[in-house]
Amino acid sequence: MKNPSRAVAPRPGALNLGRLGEFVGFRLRRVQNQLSKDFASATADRGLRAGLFSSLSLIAANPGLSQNELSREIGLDKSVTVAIVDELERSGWAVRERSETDRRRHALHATAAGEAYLEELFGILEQTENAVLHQLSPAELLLLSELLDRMYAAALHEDS
Amino acid sequence: MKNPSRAVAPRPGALNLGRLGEFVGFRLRRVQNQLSKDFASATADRGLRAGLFSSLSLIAANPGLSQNELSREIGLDKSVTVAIVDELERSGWAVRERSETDRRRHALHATAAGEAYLEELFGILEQTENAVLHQLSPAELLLLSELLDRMYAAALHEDS
DNA sequence: AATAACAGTTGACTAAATCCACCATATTGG
DNA sequence: CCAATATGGTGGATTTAGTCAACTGTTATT
Repeated sequence: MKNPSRAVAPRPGALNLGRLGEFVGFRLRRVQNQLSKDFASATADRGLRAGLFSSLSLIAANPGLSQNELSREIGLDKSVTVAIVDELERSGWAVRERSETDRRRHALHATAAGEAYLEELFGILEQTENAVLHQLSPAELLLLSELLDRMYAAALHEDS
Repeated sequence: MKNPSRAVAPRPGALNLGRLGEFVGFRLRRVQNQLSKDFASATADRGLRAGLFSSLSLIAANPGLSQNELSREIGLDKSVTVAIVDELERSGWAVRERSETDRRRHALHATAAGEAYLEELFGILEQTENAVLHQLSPAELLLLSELLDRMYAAALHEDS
C-alpha cells in the first residue's frame, strides 16, 4: 500500500492530508484532541481545571504520593502541581499531610469525598470514550492499549 | 485479563495508575504528549509556532485552501488561523491570494521556500517518530493507523 | 433593495505553562 | 560537626495558547 492514510476512505469534502497523513503522531493528536474536547464539554458545568482529574486519580491510587512525584507523572511543572493540590484541598477532595520521615515532603491523600467525585468523573469519561470506542472490538481495544504502552515505554527511554 | 493496564509490565518505581490505566484516552494523551515534546525540542531552534507546521502542510497539500477550511481542519479558531497565516506570509512560506470567484476568500498557496521548509520538518518528524515506532512492526503500525482513523471518524459523528 | 449569511480581521480577555528566585529540610563529604 | 549541595515545596513574573465578541467587506436570499 503506497499511502497508509487511505486505510479508511476519507469522507467526502474532506481535505487532502498530504504527507501529514503518513504520520501516526498526527492521527494520535487528532483523536486525542477530539476525545478531550468531548470530555471537557461533558464536564463543563463543574469547573474542572486542567490536570485536576488525573492528579486526583493518581493520588487516590498512590496514597502518600509527593507533589514532586505527581508533577513528574503528569508531566507538568512543580508550580502547577501546587495550584492543583491547592484546589483539590480547597474543594475537600484531597489533603496534604507532612511526611513523618521527610518533613519536606507533603504526603497527599484523597478524601472520601474525593473518591466519590472520582467515581463520578470516571463514569463520565467512560461514557465519552464509549461513544468512540464502540467502533472497536474488545480484541482491537486491548491491542491498541498494548501498542500505545509499548510506544510510551520507548518514548521514555529516548530522553533519558 | 482483569487489568488491561498490565499488558506491559510497569517499569520499576513507576506509579500505580489505578483506574486511569483502564482508559485509552489516558494512554493516548500520554504518548501524544511525549511525542510532541520530542518534536518540539527537536525544532526548538527555529521558532515554530503551534499549529504552524500542520497548517503549512495542509496548505501545500490543498492549494487554494481558504482560511476557514483550514481553521476547521486544524480545529482552531479563525482568529488563530489569521495569526498563523500572517506568520507564514511574513516568513515567505505561503501567500494569500484573493479568490477570483469569491472575493471574500483568501486562497492560500505554499511557496517554493515553504515546500522546502516542509521537507525539512517532515524529516525531523520522521526521525522523532521512528525513535518510538521502531518498536512496532509495519503490520502493527498500519493497524494502529486504521484504528485511530476509525476512532476519529466516530468522534466526528458524535457532535454533529 | 433589504436582509441575512459568510470570510477575514482585530482586540480584549482567560487560562495554561514555563521560568526563576526563594525557604525549609535532608544529605553528603571534609 | 560544619559547610556545601541537593531536594521538596511555594510564589510571582512572564509568555503563550485559545476563546469571544465586535466589525468590515463580500456574496446569497427574498
